[in-house]
Amino acid sequence: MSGLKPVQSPVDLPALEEDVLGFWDREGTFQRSQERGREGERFVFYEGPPTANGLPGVHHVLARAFKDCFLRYQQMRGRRVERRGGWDTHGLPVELEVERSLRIGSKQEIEQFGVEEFNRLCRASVVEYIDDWERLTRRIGFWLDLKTAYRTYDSEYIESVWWSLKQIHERGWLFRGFRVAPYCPRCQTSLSSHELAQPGAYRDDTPDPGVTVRFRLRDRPRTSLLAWTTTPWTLPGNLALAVGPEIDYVEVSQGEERLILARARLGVLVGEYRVERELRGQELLGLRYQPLFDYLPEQPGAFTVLPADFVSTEEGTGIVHTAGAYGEDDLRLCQEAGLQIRHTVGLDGRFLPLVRDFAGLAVKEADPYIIAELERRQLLYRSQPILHTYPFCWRCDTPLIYYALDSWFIRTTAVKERLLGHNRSVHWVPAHIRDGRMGNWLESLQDWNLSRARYWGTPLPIWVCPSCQRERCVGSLEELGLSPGTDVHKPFIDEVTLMCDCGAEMRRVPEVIDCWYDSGAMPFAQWHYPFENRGRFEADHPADFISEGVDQTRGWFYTLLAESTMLFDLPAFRNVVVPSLVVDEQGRKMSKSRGNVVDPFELITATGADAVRWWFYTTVSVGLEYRISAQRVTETAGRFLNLLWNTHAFLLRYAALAGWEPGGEEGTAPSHLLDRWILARLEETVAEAVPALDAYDANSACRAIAVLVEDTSTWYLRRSRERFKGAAEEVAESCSTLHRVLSSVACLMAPFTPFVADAIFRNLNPGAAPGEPVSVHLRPYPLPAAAGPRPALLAEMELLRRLAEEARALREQRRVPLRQPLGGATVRGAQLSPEARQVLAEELNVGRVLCPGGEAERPTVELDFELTPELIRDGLARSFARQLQALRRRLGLVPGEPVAVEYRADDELAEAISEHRAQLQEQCFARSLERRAALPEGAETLAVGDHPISVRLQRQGRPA
RNA sequence: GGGCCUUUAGCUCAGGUGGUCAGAGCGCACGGCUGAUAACCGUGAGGUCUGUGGUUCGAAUCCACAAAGGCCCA
Repeated sequence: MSGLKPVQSPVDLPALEEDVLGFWDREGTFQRSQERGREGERFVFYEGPPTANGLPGVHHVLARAFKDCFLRYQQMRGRRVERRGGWDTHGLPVELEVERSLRIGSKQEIEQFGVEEFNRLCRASVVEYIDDWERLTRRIGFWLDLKTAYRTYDSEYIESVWWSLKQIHERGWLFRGFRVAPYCPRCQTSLSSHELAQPGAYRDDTPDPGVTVRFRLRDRPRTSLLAWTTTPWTLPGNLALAVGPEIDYVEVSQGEERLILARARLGVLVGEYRVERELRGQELLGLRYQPLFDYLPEQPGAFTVLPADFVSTEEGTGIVHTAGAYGEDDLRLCQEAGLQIRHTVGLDGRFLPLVRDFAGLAVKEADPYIIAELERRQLLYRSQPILHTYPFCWRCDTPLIYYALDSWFIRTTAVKERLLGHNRSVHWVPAHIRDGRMGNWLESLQDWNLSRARYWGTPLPIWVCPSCQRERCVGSLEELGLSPGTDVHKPFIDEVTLMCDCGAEMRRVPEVIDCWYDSGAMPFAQWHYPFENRGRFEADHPADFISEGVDQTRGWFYTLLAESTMLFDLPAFRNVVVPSLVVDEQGRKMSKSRGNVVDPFELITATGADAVRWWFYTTVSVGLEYRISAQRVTETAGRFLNLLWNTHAFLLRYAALAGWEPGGEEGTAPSHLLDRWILARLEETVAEAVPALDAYDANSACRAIAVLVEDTSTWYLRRSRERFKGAAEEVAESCSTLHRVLSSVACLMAPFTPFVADAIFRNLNPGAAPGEPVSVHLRPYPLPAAAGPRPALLAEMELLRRLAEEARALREQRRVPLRQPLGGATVRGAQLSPEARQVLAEELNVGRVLCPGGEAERPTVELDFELTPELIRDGLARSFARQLQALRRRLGLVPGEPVAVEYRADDELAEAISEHRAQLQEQCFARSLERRAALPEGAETLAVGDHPISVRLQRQGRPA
């Protein structure tokens, strides 16, 4: 059995953590902790796969801290915890990085470069920073199995995704549609609504032209309908005008001309006008107008006024310009009116040749020319730039345009009610996300725009027959005659053809799928389900727990839910913890341009990972922003951890000094009030922490633990100090109690601050046999005893501490320092136990505490400030002791090292010293304590109260 | 335009179901302890709990409206 050894204090947290990491590696602590739960009930966690083509940020540390603490907690509770890592590998972000490195920027250039090589670079790029991710994961103590991490580009993974798409296709929920979607002309692909939901996609105060245009009526000279738009480039594609049948319109005259607009929008007119007549929108229907341009051919029904329910009088003129292909409402209206829709703009965002005057111009560039042309032809009524919110491509920053094109969709709207129901069954932390952010999103659900006209992604497994248009969705490699493990990415997959029943050769559609579908498929695709691991997946779904940042609400959380609902009619997870954003000290978003990005490695090197973790758990409630800086972390969490460390260092020092060792006395109940009190506080804390953690509330649990640690240091230890230096039984009892408390605190904190907790636990429990691994992470989590009434001593101690506070304030007011003993204190209105009175007497440094009886709502305390000569001498002796101790330290003596003391002092002080001689000698380890008339050179001159004193200390060899 | 969140001492934040809930930490001032000491502890000053109405015997706490900030959507 090895004894307890003193430790360094204060502790260097970052260095300690590096040591602990080494220990975990050597001992295989992570693996052992996994083995420990092998027989336990499963606890399923899904890791939201990051893309490793960029460096991790502090917000990743945040999410990982919350993941890790609940996994560690469940593991300590004996559950078998699944901790498989994963990497998201496909998608536009990856392509964009490669494009940058190749200094190219268009699909044509990629095609020229060669898709095979391009995708090969993508595959390499996506693991470029994987080492940094692994390093960070390890450094923050997030136990994750990265060796078996799934990757979304693996053939097995893709095959599972294909299988799922086939299921969806068979149910008729995977279809091709001509729809308007946000479209990035640079990436030349449309974006899904959850890509638009990425932070930063919408940008405020985007300038755009705001033009009000005359549409001249065919049958009424000098009369125009006024329409307003912020996208002049859509005007060449105009097919119709829309009005609200129930809206009130007016016809006004201005000079020679007549203008029609909504009555509520008269404010847009410039200059004098006269209202000539009022009319309902109904009366405008069917009016024919002259097209602004002649690029589009005439067709029945085109260039007329149509009724629409989306027309509002909030802005514009109440008459809406409708370009079939460049607005969702526009497209639907034109299709309902049976109009043929033709594009005026190509996939590259430039005008097609049929738009003769602007052909080849990018749409946004063309705006001023179009405005000028309208002005020249006197069709422009007014042009006034506006600022509004506008969407941009979340990866390449190009302004998006709304553009109709053929895309593949998943009919998520078909399962909307099931999604809402499953969402309601999920325990969200914080709770408001369920019906707020997520609920609202689901209420306004749209079909999922799944396809991407890009290169690096899971190929859409649909083969179409060019002759009979038959369409086949493939659900496995085998269906294609491919052997397992074949690379099925573009361009290889596009070579694979199928024989159609009609005899023609079916070819795959060119698109890949939204990479968000990949990550949403991880519950089954990570296991290559259903080709392998059927039982495993079925047992592991839905997950018990996931956690990601709030930006994933409409990202990964949604895709998980949507796919699980469509494929298995199940929610994908039962509990989800959603931390908010990490922002800088001033509360601003972190951005490279602002230069306020906090580097996670730098932060952790400065403060320690545990401090950062603890800070995340305790600084604010989940759901609020984290205003982070190294200084803030150190000042709160770092200080707290140091306090805990010092408390345990104190125990180690005195246990070592007394030769006390843990073991043997476990389970015995101590008798001293302070011991019983701190153990009751421990019990109370466990009873708070465990239910909180069961409810995924790390915040409350950590706060309760923090109060316990503070109670231990600032009250238990403060009042027990002398007992650690007293008689053997006293030392044993207090060491044993503090040992129990701190060992339990280490267990309680293990899920949150895994490094410090393990170091402290192992310092306190060095282990029975050499080589046998001892780690707090292999211990069970403390559990509350059966609920009972709150022990009375907790209330008594609360009262006692409040009374002590009052008494200290009284001393402060009278300027009587604590070291001056007083005769007594009187507590009125409460009966304290003799033990409690003793504790209070020691805290207040008074001879005795009286409780003359009686009960009061608010008990009070009084102090007897009368100083007797005896008390004064007592105070002098105490002051002398303090000076002696300081001197010992200055001379570099260690505790227990014996000395001989000689002093010269006046009679009054000498009397005080001789009166307390025995006590002084014991406290200061003085073999002798002699008064001299004169001292040789080298004596120290001190002052005790008003009395000068010279002292000489001599070493007496080493302590026994 | 809509949804959600936030607004409590100089700063960062706690304050289930309305009645010692006006708090903590940091900072500041003063002090104590003096073998946890490049540590620890205490005392004190500081807030009409964003504003305005309302419900109530009683509201930081519930309701309505407003303002400011943040996130998200349109």
